Amino acid sequence: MARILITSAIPYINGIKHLGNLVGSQLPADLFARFNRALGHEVMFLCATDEHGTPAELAAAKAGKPVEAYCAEMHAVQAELARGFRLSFDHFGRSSSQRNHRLTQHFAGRLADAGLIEEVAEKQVFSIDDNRFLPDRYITGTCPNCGYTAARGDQCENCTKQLDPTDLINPRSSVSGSTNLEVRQTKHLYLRQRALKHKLEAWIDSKTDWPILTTSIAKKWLNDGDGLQDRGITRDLYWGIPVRKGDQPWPGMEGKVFYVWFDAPIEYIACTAEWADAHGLPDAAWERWWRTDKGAADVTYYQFMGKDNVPFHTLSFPATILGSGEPWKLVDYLKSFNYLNYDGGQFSTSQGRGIFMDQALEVLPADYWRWWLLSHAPESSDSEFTWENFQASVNKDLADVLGNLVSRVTKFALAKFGDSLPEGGSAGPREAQLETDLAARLRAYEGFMAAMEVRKAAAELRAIWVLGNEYLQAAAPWTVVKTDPEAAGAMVRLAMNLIRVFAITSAPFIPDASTAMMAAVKSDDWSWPHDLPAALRALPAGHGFAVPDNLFRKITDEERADWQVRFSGIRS
RNA sequence: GGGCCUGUAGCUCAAUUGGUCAGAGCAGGGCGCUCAUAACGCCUUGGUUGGGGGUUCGAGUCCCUCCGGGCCUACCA
Repeated sequence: MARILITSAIPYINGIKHLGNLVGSQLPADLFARFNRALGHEVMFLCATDEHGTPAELAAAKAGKPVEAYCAEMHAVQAELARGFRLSFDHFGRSSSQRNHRLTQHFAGRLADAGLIEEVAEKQVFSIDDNRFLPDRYITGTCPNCGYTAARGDQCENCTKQLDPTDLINPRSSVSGSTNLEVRQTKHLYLRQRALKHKLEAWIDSKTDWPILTTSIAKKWLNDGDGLQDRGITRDLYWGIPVRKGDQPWPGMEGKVFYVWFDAPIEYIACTAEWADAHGLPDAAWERWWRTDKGAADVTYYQFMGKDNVPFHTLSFPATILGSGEPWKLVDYLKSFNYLNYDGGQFSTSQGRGIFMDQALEVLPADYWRWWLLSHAPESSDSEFTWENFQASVNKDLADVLGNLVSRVTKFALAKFGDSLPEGGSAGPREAQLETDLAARLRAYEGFMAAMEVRKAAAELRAIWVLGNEYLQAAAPWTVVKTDPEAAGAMVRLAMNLIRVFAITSAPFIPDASTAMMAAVKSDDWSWPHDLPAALRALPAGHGFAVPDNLFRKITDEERADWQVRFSGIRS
């Protein structure tokens, strides 16, 4: 039994995430977690909300709430949606937790002790009317290069020229519109990533089995221009983790907080501590997942994220870990995803374009979305959601291939043999062939799942379902029953066992349907069919069963047309 | 500007280090079946793999170039 640590990139707190966010990290991570649990491995699957930073403060202000209350509310909302999508986190934490405060401060102290922190004096734009420093991109003005009037302080979106906020003509606060700005002197801590460049590079170079997407982004940042740059890890904000050197004050840094990207990945670790606290467990319980000197040497650590998160997970966070000089676990495999687009354009949180997690669940249950999203996961390139494709995939794969199979088997069995499995009959060459074919596909499925080849795994799973229909069609128990009821009975027994095996193997993708299938065959034995011949005999003659409601309903053309309109515009 | 990724049948996607790799699913066409959610099964029509050039006995697979799409470029996260 292996020990597997899985983290999903932690979603930002300022609003409900869209399906593109979901499929890029949390959903595939959940698939992998469920699969490994099903195999009997010891799994720790973690996620959290990423709560600090300017956008959270501004969103709270817009909502007219204190940022602490706003984040608490939004955390609850996101946790509820995670449950709705059946995301099986062992713990869904918060980067604002006291555990993360202490751990983040601890890492900063260790890095300082190691000589990897540098104080840098710099100038930053302060908005007097907003009473706050503004990040470069929160300053708007006219681009000196192209004259675009809505250029941001970090870069002009129109001509793509990189800018300094002081370059802007007629600069104003993006928050209030105020032009009452001034440049103020401030001081920040920088993590000396350059000092760790060679160590990071050697580590990345050793990861030859990572997705190209992952390593190419990491190498770009390592080697582009002047190479890896030092990074500021503090900000002049209210909402964040106060800058401290371990448990000591940090002279000169009063009133400042750590940069959200410094504390967010540390929350992976802190989240595990939160988990232990929630279960009344001692520190040793979470340390055995993270400290190689305290039991984590046999842990394999997998991270899941969208490509925009890759630099922070391949460079910044490892720099924190390596720089601490302490034996914390580094990621062993980093699975990254491209973006999911929506009907010809991008999902857009700001414009409300596309489907958001709450809306999706209002329209259809989680399994429908899980299946489509995972079977179309943007692994090799950006992929696209269209309602036509969604309707076709869901209706064909779920309703016709799988749902109808369960329906035809249970209804036929009930009509001809009553509500328990018939006796008699024996397996012949056709059944032996099915066992062989199914075993081969099952092995392929397991291989794709273990390799996190999400789309290929989905295709293989679908092919497994098809085997059930092919067998039934060839065996034709509805014909055989007229002349040889016992032979037909044996076919029904096998078909019912197939349903159970399909339920178990499909559960990582469609957990609710799997639960319904197991209820239909009245089984609670979820053990993985390592021994397929035995698994196909698990339900014996005389075992009860029930005809379930249809597992999946079909999406009508009218619904599809309605949803196309409903989700095309601005989110109300 | 620079870098990276990507462009394979109408659609969504596969094709170990270049060598039956030109495939699957859906859609389309034909046949069969009737247990089932007008479901299922079988057979089948589609591509000179974005254009052009090159390397090679042999290239979606390597090189050059052009065209199209996307991402990143470090103070949003």
